Amino acid sequence: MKSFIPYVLQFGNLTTQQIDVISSKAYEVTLHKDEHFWEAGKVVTKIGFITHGILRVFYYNNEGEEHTRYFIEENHLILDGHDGETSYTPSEYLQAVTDTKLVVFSKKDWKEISETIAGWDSIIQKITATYLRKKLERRSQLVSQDAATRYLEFLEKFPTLVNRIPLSYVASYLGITQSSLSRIRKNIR
Amino acid sequence: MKSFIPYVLQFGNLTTQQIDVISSKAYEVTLHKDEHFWEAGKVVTKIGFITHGILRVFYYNNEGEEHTRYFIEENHLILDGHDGETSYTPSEYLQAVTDTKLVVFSKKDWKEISETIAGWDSIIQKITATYLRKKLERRSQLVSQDAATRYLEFLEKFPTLVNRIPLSYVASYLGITQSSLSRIRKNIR
DNA sequence: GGAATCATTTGCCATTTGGCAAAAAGTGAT
DNA sequence: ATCACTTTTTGCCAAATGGCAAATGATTCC
Repeated sequence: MKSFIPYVLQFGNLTTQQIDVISSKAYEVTLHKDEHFWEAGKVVTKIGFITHGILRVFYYNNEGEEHTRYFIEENHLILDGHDGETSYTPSEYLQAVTDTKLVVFSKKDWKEISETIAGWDSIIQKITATYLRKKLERRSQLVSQDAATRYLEFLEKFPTLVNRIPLSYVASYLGITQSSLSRIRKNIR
Repeated sequence: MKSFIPYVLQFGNLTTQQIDVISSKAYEVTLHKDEHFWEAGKVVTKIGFITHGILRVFYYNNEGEEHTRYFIEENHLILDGHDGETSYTPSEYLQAVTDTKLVVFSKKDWKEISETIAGWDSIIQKITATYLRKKLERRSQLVSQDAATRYLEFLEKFPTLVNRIPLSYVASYLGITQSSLSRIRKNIR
């Protein structure tokens, strides 16, 4: 829990009592490498905050190939697709790339927090908007550059990730084949 | 105003009085082709809803080349980057691709609406989350396919746009050169 | 109607990336 | 240390895309 509360407090203030209410509803979950936090076609029943580890969002294209949409790192709230109320059934998978620890809330408790704690919605709104916008920017820049540049940018933006993630995932995120990425890396060193 | 209110009502309910309050603060703006709604480095002072026309978001990369990040069509609220409260200075331009009409609110009035009308924030939050998520999905899929596929997908997703937008903008959105796009089109027909 | 301007297409060639398969390197369990 | 397995690198060649410049087509303005 230690890291979740400070994270939230960056986006708005909460009283000690409010923090207690929130904390009382949280529980800890460990995902082993390759386990899923969400699966395509299944209703999402929990909200998570990553304290350790890395997740990736991927989907299968029409040819049945896996494509990594993006990664979610430590100290990030997983709210892709959520507005907190409406039920959400993703069309993609959310999978642990490494062993991962999360602080988790049931969707029911999450809703209760939203109804109980004034200002909570506004905090979540800020987090959501900021988060999605960042992702969108990053993704946009990936479209218009050659593969080597995209890789270098990836290194810059996620310096801590490269050594913890299989190369194939990175390639798939960058939209190139694994072989191409391998060749690019050779030229860079 | 006719189209803005129904748009908002898709995401939540409002009383007639509330609608009147909102309407009273709106005014209409016309942008001519190539005029800007935002500019990089300038604080955003208004919120707009496009009733007619198309805008595009673009930025200059390190080489000074324009890159189109995406398009915003009729019947969409322009809330990229806004959480409604914090001041926002974009790093990109928001430009009219065609002559465009908007329903506009000053940021001050927008804030007042948010403070006056219960449920407003929740509506905006839903719109923001849905909107950004859609954009992110679209953008992600652009990364991992060859140019022809990307173009075909663009045609599917924005069937009404192609004939109203210069080819160069589409190419820049897809992350390819104008010549390549031209050749791709030749092969498709 | 014609000149000027802007948008799109085309040709030519260089470079990048993909596809496929095999080799090499790395990892983990026994 | 060895075997089985997974991940990463390479080689070879084909296909896709870029860069540049010129040609063609469209539009606007006088």
